[in-house]
Amino acid sequence: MKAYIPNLSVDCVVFGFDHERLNVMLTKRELLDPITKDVIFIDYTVLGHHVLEGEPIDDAASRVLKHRTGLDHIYLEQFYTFGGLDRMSNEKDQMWTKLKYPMISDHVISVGYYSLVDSFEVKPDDKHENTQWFPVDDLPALGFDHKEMIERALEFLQRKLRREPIGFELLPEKFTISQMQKLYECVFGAKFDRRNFRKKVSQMKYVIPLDEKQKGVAHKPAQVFIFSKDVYYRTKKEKLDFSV
Amino acid sequence: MKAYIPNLSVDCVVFGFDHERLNVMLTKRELLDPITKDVIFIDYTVLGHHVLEGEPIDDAASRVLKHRTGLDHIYLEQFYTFGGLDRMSNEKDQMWTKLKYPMISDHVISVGYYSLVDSFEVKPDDKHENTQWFPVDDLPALGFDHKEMIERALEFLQRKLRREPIGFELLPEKFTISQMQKLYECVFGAKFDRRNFRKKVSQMKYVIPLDEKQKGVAHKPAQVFIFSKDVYYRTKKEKLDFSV
DNA sequence: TTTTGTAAGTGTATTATTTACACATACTAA
DNA sequence: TTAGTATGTGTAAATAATACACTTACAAAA
Repeated sequence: MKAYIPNLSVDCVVFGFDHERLNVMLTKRELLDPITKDVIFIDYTVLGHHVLEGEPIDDAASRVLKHRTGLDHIYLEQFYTFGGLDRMSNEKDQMWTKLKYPMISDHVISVGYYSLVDSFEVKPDDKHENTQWFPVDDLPALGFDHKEMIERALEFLQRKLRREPIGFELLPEKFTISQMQKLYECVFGAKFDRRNFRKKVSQMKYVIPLDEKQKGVAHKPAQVFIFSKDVYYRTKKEKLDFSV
Repeated sequence: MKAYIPNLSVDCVVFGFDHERLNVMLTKRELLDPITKDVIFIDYTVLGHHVLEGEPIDDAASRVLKHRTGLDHIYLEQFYTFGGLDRMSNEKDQMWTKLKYPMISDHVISVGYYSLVDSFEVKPDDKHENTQWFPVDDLPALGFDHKEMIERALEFLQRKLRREPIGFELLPEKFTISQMQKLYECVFGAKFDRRNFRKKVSQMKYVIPLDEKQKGVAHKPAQVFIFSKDVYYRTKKEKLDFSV
């Protein structure tokens, strides 16, 4: 077993979409007084851990995800590295580090990754009781600089989604145009006109209709689509721009 | 004096524009046989160095720039962190590290920054004899993963320049529209129509004409402009898009 | 069986943006 | 005086973006 690099960690901002809102997976951090066992504070952080000696940072990020959520082979991309001294300037973070990880340097550089999953595939209850989904627009108290981290991850996601069809990572394999529109609206924090949105989608040859309809809904059932990565790479020239 | 973090460095891709081409500042790396003094190889790298314990990584990047070029207070932005094991997979890089820095880990994570300067302000001769400008589209042999690093930095610059008026960092304080167009053409590797380009620029209220003309040119002298950061921030809503 | 509620699905006209394109001008150097 | 060179300018056509309203198919309730 290799040692952890004391100054270097990875943090994963895991985004999930539940067809209503865009969510982030957070893990609870609870500091108890070592003697009285009183709760000193409770807050949340994104999923992170230190990097091992000789471990590629991308692997470190996958490892963290796998370990903390059981998720494997999911969309994962680096977005920014946080390396200021003010990352731990908050008193509670200093207490936490001093009590829990006294041997760790007080200057940790953290490489930020973000990950995209269909939240229906990841229920927060299964064994990982300390992780939980929170809507990005209604976050709880966060540790370290993780508020800034999530904001930056979201900006990065927005810019990426403007250029590339990565939204499908947040949807189930089969989806409707309305689900897709809702997703784009959540990510961009904006409303789109339904007809114009559908016009745009119909130009994306890689969004392919199936001979299948929604079932069990109390309204006209929607047509079901899939995303084809293959077709996307073959027809890449098309510009994708969801500017609001 | 604080110690260097053995696994963590910063690398700066310094871009300069000489009104003809986009250039990158590189430093020569020359490995001699310790006994025979024969040259084993010569190649080039971008400017980099290890991060100090307790040093914010942005400061480390500024420090490297200042130390290697004398430049201070110039445009500097982080773009990506390189942390694969294959960064040093090349044999010559391993030799170099073994001979020159035997105490340094063979797995170094490097935070990549890029910097923008007017190349006329930075002549490669002044005291820093080992640094030299090279056109981005005609680079010499590069050490480590620095080819990929420069490519990624350029992509990042392109995307940034599409959204924000940072091109002026690469131009002298006073410039002509043609110089500006040439710059955009170099960065994007594309040609633009002169009239359409000028139309776009004339919509940028933060590009301000002076009561001044070019002098000593063998053609109709061009009008001189300056960029106003102030006006830019006050009129930010405008969208800037130099998609080709 | 009928009614009600709900989201799906569809086309056109208007406006804004992007593109393509050619000639007169002002200067230096020969 | 002439030749050479980069500057400066406007319009028409094509494309892309926007705004906007009614019919349809289903489940659930009456």
